[in-house]
Amino acid sequence: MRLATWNVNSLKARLPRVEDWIGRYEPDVLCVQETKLADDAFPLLTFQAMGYEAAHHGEGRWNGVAILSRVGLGDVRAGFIHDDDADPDLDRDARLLAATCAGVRVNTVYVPNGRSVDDDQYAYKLAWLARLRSHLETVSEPDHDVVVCGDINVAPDDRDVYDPEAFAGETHVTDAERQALADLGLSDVFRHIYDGDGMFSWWDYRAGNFHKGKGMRIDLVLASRSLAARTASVLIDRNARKGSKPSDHAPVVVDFRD
DNA sequence: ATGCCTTTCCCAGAAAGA
Repeated sequence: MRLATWNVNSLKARLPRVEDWIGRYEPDVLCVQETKLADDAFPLLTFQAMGYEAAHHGEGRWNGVAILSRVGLGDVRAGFIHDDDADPDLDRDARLLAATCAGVRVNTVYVPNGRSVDDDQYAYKLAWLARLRSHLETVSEPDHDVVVCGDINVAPDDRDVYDPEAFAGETHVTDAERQALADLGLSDVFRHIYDGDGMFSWWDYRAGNFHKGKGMRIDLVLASRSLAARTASVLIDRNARKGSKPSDHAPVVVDFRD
């Protein structure tokens, strides 16, 4: 199965690029973040015409996540499962969507940014990641292959930022964020294939950062152990960051052996 | 060259991104 994830930074603005990219990479499953669309504005017919089923969880101006699949799309769930002990505010944004595709429980997430470590949004980000962990523990089924993929907004270690010193004390690289990511108990499939640094999935639009190689690897495919062991290849498609009107994120493509 | 921010709300500039 070929699974891809891409923060498109507005599906409305990016639809021509997304259509073109799907045509060339032919993913079985494509997870999309930051659609910035209401559900009734999601271009379902466009994707159906390309042979995909699709589900979208959106709110309009911000956030929004989608799953496209040509290998089945079952048991779609938007947001967290109800929990009397959890803060309902953690489910206010459209940041989580799940579906079962070819036997894999696929969760796509758009983790809150955090803004800065002294901002309320940083505490919200950590709480959201903890809520994701408890949600996954509640809904997980034994021996079921699970993927959590998307814009994780955490660089797993210092190889995943262009200059660790430049990020010292900033959000995306703190021990607390990295621990919250590790606590999900899933495997970053990229690291099954590559050990090196400097391989990024996001570059700031400003100051020519893409062209200077100044990025971060924050778009991840996390998999349960048995599925991660079937990782055949991982690609971050930097070419999708080039040219006119790109997203600031590149797609990540993973091929899993059957 | 891969090129110096982009998108949303909607017409002005704020908010958000990471």
